[in-house]
Amino acid sequence: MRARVPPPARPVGIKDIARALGVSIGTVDRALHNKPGINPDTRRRVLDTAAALGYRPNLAARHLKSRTTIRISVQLPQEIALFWDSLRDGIREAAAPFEPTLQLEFRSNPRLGEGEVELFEQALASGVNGIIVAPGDPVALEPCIRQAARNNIPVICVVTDAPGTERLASVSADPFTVGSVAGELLSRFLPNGGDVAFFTGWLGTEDHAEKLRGFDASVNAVGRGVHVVAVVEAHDDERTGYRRALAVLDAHPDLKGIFVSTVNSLPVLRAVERKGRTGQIAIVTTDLFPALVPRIRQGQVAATIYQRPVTQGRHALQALYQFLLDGTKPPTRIKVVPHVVMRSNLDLLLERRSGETP
Amino acid sequence: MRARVPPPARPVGIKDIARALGVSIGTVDRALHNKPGINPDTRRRVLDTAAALGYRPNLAARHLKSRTTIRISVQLPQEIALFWDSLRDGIREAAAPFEPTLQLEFRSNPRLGEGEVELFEQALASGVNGIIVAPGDPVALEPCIRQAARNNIPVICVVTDAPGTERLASVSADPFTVGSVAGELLSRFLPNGGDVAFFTGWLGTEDHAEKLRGFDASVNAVGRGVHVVAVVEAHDDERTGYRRALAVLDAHPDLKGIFVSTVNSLPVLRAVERKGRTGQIAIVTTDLFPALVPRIRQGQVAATIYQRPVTQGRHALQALYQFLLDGTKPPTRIKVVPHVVMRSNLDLLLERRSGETP
DNA sequence: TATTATACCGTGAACGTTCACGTACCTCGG
DNA sequence: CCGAGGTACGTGAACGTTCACGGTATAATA
Repeated sequence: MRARVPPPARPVGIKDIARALGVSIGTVDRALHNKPGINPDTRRRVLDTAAALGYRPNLAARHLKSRTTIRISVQLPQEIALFWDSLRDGIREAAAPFEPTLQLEFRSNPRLGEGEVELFEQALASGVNGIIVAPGDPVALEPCIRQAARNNIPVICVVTDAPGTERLASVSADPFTVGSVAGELLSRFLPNGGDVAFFTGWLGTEDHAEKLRGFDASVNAVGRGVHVVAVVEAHDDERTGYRRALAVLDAHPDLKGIFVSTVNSLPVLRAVERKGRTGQIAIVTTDLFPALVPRIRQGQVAATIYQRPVTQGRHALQALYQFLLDGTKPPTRIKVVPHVVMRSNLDLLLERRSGETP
Repeated sequence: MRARVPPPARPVGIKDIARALGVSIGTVDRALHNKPGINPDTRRRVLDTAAALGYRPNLAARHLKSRTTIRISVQLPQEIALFWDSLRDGIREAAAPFEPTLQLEFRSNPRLGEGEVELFEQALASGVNGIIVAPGDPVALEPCIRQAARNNIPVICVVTDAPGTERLASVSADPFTVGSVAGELLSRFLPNGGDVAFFTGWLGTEDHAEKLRGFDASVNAVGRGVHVVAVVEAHDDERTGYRRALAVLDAHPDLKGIFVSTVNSLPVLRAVERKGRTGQIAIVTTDLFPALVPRIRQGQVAATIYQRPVTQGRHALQALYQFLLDGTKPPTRIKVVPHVVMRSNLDLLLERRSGETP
């Protein structure tokens, strides 16, 4: 029963160091912040005793004094509201402890990729200190991010990424893993093997390819005679998605599994219904929106891979804030472990999410 | 492209309210904190203008002034280190933003249930403001929690619960959902039906029963001819677990699935190996410890239900801190959505977890 | 009316840190 | 030897809030 409990001594402050060395608090401040106007020798001594005494800066006092509020612009689409609002909630939640020191500015564009450049330039012009953005069109956004980098304004991408740009980091459910988990689930759901189809969407090419790679890798790894017989691009257009799904179902009357990695998986689900194949095909989707809930509950959708927007928002804000405070660089790609949502944990997930908002 | 961005006005403080009403900041302070010595009428006016101006207290200043550090005792076992250390990390991580205002005191007992009463009494005697504990023996701990409640010391249970006591809240992966997810996975993995067995452990009776209930509900809901033919108590003794697993395997030569909800699932896995039935039986376990990793990677274990200690720690600390600060009561049962860990997302999970520690 | 009590409110000092400014000392060309 | 310029350090005021104390009315009592 070791009781490893630190001595309840009161925390050492900047003036404890000053007193211990017989210098003034100004000198200690200069030493701790690499400021000019101090003897390198005394700086060393200050840093040494600071370490020896176990000095931890009092964040409260620091934030109080530095009247400069950090402004972070959060630019996300409005649609699909449930998803992006969850993301915003995560950001808000993570920002709460740092209250007026950190100011959030929410800007919204109607849909992913529409008008995001204008929003970005507007935020940049208003002089914010950092930006959180979900790039819909990474190529179009690249010069903006470059401009931000020149102005030393860190940018963090969420959900989607703009790879190859000077963004500080990206937060996302690792697309390879998303595809991989879907593939493994389908393989396990089909122990006797069978044909499966992969429906992808309108997301950036990078993500799409990664998901497919993960899916393929997983299906082949289990190796029980599960074969990917169709890779279909469903785009965001409902009708084309629906038609293509019908075509795939017709072409493969023996289809046993489907992975729909589109945000809007409904057309595919409707096509399966229309053909009367519900229950004969194991279906895995991504994301979680209201229309999907009853389909999971009824078992038409076996599982959905949820990319946890709340958590992504939290991580994005924390990484950005840490960087603005300390200058500590986060890993370039912050990967969120996606959730596997099925009938059995659906209610718990919905309940938790609704409980987070107040 | 609505740019819903609030006016970048500087945050309104207590003295803004005072100036607006022509009173002193002391009066405003009294009004805002329900302190005596103020005219009910002026209090109303202060509260009204505070709301009108959108006053948000500056947490930094508040924490700076109130020299009283909140001390929270965290008492967890040392074994299994990987698990409990993750939990501790989550607590530490969540406490970081509130630095010297909040002081963590870690106390450890060797194993779950051993010496926890002593630790609890010791913490109580040392005058901490709040306690986070994982009760191994809820019955033995009940008088302690009662004593804490009398002293107005809030107690939060993590991982395990002490139901029916006056603890403030419990944080855990909802055991019903854990069992339910395992049941659904096994049912889906066995589309042709078959016999499955349920191995449980030494945990509190409450959790155990809940998991079994969830498992049963799920297996029956899918209803494809999957039957629970054995419910075995494996205890924490390795040998009895091993022997009983062998017995179950012998008694059911046609067994198709196993759910091991013990912390230590190795004896069962070894029994399956010994009987040469690896690959013929779909196995779902709980938790994630080093010895389990290669078995997941090889596919012997199809999935494991991970109760996310880091997240549990974070929630526990946040709930406790909020209560100590505002008095806002958290929900009695804070449920963490468990992770489904399979080969495809194992690496991502391990990587994220190791990356969290620094 | 003078005195005390009570209710209400103002005042100022802290909390730990940061930053602009002030000051002491040293160096060096004139 | 003087003062200009520089380096190294001390000083004090702020940041927004809390809290103990002191002050001023009005009411109650002698």
